[in-house]
Amino acid sequence: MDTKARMAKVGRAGANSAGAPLYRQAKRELQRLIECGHYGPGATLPSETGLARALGVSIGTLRRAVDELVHEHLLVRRQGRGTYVTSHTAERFLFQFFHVELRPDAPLDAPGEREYPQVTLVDFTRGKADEMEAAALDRPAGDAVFRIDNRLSLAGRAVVHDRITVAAALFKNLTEQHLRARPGTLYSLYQSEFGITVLRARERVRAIAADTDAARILGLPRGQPVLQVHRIALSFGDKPVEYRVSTVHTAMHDYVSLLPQGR
Amino acid sequence: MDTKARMAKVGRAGANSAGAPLYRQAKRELQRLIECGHYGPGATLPSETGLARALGVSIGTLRRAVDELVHEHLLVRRQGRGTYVTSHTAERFLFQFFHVELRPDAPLDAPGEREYPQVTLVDFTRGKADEMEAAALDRPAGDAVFRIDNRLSLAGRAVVHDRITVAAALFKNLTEQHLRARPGTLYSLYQSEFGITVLRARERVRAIAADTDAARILGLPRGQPVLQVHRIALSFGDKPVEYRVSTVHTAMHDYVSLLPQGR
DNA sequence: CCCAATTTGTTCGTATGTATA
DNA sequence: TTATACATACGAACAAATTGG
Repeated sequence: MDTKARMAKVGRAGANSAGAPLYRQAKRELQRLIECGHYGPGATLPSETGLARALGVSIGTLRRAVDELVHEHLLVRRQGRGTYVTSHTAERFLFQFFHVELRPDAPLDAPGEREYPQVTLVDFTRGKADEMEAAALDRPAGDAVFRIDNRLSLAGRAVVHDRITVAAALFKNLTEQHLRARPGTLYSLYQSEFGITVLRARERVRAIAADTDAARILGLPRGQPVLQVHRIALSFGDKPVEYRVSTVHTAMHDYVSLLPQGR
Repeated sequence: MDTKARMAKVGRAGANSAGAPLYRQAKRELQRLIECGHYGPGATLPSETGLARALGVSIGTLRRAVDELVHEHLLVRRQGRGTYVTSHTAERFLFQFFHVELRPDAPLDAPGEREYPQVTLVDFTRGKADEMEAAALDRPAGDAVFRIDNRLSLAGRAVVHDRITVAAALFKNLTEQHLRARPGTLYSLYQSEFGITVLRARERVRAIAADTDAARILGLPRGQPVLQVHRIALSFGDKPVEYRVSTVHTAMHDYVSLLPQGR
């Protein structure tokens, strides 16, 4: 085979061309190959020895580059099998992007920790970005956007209302059918149908009184305190690709801040 | 010197005695030395070559052990200087344990990102642990506890009310003077006066209507939606050492979920 | 200002263990 | 069983930052 095709050798060590350490150059090169689709979601990378040879670095340096990409959830390693490009599974959504959990003191039977929510599409429209949306998506105000309204249920109760905004320019011809027919998570749809990879997200949380829409969708009295989560999902180069405002009914559930590390 | 005194050599590689990899055994040994106070907060560790020799492992293995402890914020490395045991500075509090930030759309002058809050002691009492506190602190209900009520202000506004509960058994003879006289953060007081090291924290967030106390302390109408953050601070071995319920007025501020990585 | 000593950071290479197909 | 891939462990050499003379 020709696994080393189109693979740019990174700079040498002695005269450190780019200023950055060699393992970071190798990392960026790998990142570039994934971003440009040379290794798509779910793809198997060449072996470490092969990659190291192709990139012109030692195995130790290559491993360090891969280490960082694994920490950033862009790659996964499996001993004896190989190294793979991460794809957006339900698992990943649950642990990296879904932060609502049953309250530990809830008067219910304990349903074994994390639960994948049942998602219902409530509304799908096309419109023009308001100030907030435009700023979040780094686009001019008035830019064409799609808005997706989802209701998320846990254990049969409506718990979260998501108002999702994406730029129409990035999601050409997104239709309601896409959303209804998709087999996996929304982010896996972004990836498979539009070539957009969500890597991480920033979230800010505040408390507000439920407005009429939220109250109706979540089935609670208007004015009730609810959580409002503002999320900006980022792709390669920290490019914003989704703005999401979630309204969370926290009578039986919590927003759980992911705890640092856990060795 | 005798830096290698009282330092137990970890098992050999060939016959992997403990089942765990050698670098983890080395890590645990280092962790133990820090926990037992052999290297206190702020202490300088021996050089990597020295530590490696003392522990009977190679420099690469030692570095890997230290790497993990650095990721867990237990150690910090400074090139050319040495490796140090982390101590609880205001900096660390701000970035690892304080998650309230000015809203980006706030109608104010931008005060350069993160701001250290002005803390005012509102109340200090001794009492018996209720159900929640006992469960959180892993103690029998009715156990003696101290309760600390703090008001935190940002830019001159009262934004957070903290109700902190700690076991009296762990904080013997904690007095109001301790709290009023302390020069640094609360966690640095735990560390210097009581030998208790907070390593990480789990937080759960929900929305509630402000009760009378919170309304008074935060200067807002009763019934107003506010954030309620439940935090359990953990020490070595994930032992809970503090239970804290924070009430956050999010009219001008957000609870910011720490974003994963950031290379 | 420069030099030398010390310490961490980077890079290389090799050997061996462990998991998977 | 064999081959392949990642995981662990070792150690050498040099680069870069810091400190003190």
